Amino acid sequence: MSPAQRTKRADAERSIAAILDAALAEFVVNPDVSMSDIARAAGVGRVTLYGHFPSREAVLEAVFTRTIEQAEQALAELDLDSLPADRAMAHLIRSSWRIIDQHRRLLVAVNRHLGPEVLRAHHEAPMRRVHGLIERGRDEGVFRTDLPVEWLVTVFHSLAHTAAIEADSGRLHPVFVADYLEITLVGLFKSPRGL
Amino acid sequence: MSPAQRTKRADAERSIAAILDAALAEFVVNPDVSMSDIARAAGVGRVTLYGHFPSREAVLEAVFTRTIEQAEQALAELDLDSLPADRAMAHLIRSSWRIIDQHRRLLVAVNRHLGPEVLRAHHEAPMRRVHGLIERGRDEGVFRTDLPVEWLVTVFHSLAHTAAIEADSGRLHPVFVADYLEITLVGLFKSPRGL
DNA sequence: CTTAACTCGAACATAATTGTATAGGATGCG
DNA sequence: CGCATCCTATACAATTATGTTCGAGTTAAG
Repeated sequence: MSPAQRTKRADAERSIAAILDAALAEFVVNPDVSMSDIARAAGVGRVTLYGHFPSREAVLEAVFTRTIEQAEQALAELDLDSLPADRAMAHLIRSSWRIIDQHRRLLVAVNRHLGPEVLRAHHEAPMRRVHGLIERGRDEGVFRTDLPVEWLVTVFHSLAHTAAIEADSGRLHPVFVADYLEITLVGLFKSPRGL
Repeated sequence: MSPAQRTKRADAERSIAAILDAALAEFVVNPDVSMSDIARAAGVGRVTLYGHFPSREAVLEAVFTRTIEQAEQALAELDLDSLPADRAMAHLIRSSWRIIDQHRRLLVAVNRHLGPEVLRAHHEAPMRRVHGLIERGRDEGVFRTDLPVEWLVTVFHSLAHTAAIEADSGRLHPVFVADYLEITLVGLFKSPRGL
């Protein structure tokens, strides 16, 4: 009675990988791609696609999950612990922004088709990282304590996403935006006039 | 040859008003309502609906335009000019947040169906108000000058929207959120340690 | 080699809208 | 009152995507 955990055939694994790659590319271009489009882009029959994923939502979720995992892995390599909180935060901001910037349209798609709750659920891990760093900064006395950590974490993600969108639309130059984001957030987290 | 500017019959005006009211309510509940749903909610035939608005996009745009106008009117009554910039900003933040908080789902619908560009276009008027106030604060020497005004305006709207969403989801208490928002934004705009 | 897993295209059955057409009835307007 | 405008219900045409089924061909794995 072992579930479907039987190792899939190399054939199938390849198809699935192709589907995820293609789906990512497609979703980034158009958040509303159809299953037909995804199948075609993956070089795979529509029936095969349905064989692996019962719905477009399932595809999107799989793509998103994989992306988050990759992002988490990238952030885990950052070694923030060896830096003071404010310096570490600056690094975390830069890295986070880079990742979000690359996947902004995917975020739109997830938000559209899976809902904000799902998006938030998947963001939990990255949020924890920010959360922990802010708390460390507080303990070290360099970060403000007059606002709840949850709010500050929310602001972090909100502005990071906003920055990505601004850069995407061409209203602000990507390089500068990264600077603005860093200045804004680090300044926001730091204790204002010795609170 | 005077265009369709001929005054509509009172009959038609009433229908249109009913449609806009119903559409607002429907879009707030579900950003993806169909024309049939809107017509039914407005107590009007589907054909009639099409008679006044050629597409759902047209309905949504009309609803949004009307909402923005009402918001603009409310903000215009604020008389910010008689206050110092930082105090005026606090008022503007509170009022803006209240309005956005009431219409957050409408914003989702507009973003979904009309695209971010349209949303931004309609936001131009409110943005100008923020823009002007920030510049006045700079002139008075109470607001920072190390970040571009455009970026600060963007941050204003981004956080106001985020705050509304947080309040909506129940993660943060609406009353507190208003406080957080004000503290965050006013603190952000003010000159940090005398820049 | 043999089998089970995988894949394919094409067809089918839904299902939900969209937008248009028509024809008759109600109503504001002058 | 009489006409133009407006409304309604029903029906229709057309589109678009979904999810499933079938039979037959390929291919990986043991």
